[in-house]
Amino acid sequence: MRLTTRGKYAVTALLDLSLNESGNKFISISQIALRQDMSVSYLEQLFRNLRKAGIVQAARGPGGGYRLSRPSTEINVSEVVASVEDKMDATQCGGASDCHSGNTCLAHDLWTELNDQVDSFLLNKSLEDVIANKRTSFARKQEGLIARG
Amino acid sequence: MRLTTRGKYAVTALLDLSLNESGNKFISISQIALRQDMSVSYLEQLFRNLRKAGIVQAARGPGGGYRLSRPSTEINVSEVVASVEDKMDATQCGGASDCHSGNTCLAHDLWTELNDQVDSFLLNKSLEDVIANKRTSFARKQEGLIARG
DNA sequence: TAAATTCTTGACAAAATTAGTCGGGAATAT
DNA sequence: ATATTCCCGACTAATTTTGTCAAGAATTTA
Repeated sequence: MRLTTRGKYAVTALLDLSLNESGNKFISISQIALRQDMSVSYLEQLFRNLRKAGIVQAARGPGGGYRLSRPSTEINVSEVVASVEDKMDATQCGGASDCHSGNTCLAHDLWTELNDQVDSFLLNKSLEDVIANKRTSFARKQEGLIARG
Repeated sequence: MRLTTRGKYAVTALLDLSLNESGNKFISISQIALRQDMSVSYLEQLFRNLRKAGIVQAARGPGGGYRLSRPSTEINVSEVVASVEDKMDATQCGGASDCHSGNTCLAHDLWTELNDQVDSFLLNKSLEDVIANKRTSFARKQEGLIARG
């Protein structure tokens, strides 16, 4: 399984971008870094990948920065993670089925199946889904407070 | 997500144990190491954890070794992985919800949900399930060969 | 009892991976 | 021009993971 802070940071950064977008404005890395408490240079590295994957668009110069190249409903978490991590794979052999001295190891199919599970889960989650979820869970909290208070 | 070769080795080793059990005999680590092409000392380390978790039983001395302490239908992959890995967690904060300078980060719920997905998948897989799956996929291969040959 | 086998344990070392930095460069707006 | 911001490659530091080692304890067999 390949899901490190790299992938997580990328998702969080894009959620930030998504939440703070207005019109077609670009948002600079330094703003995101500040809001999400991340390192600028590290974010730069991640956004390089995100741009190459066609997930964000960049503009240089003052007023420049990044913006989503598609609506947040049309960007799924799987592609975001994939763009910054080398591979998303639970098998040892990277799917090559030669994990056990040339043969598939006993557990190979299990890890393959797990890969599929995780990937289809993330594939079906758009950035907007995550945001919407956040909103309702926040709303529930508020309700709770009102009901209690 | 915490699923490294440690967890994978543990599962493979137990599958080996399961496949090669006969009666109540114990199987030594050196046999498993040989068959699965793993390091003896590393396996020892893993079996320590497996024993503490109550998944296997050990016997010392000649003829000693390890055996499953329950039928392979009643051992699930999740507990095996959990016993040798520190945690199985996709969130950054380890579920503490303080990932973003004291607050839950934007993507927190997403990773929590992913954790649940993965865990319930592995929880519902017994060692026997994995073996059975392996057997049928082997049978399918054989059929294919016969049909073609 | 002696010897061989096998697990038990903790500490340590090596390797690999991941996280994060740095310096300099190129484009663009004002 | 100058300030801003992305762009890029290489590098370092930190962490994690993998694997080793040495000494010990229990058990069987001769």
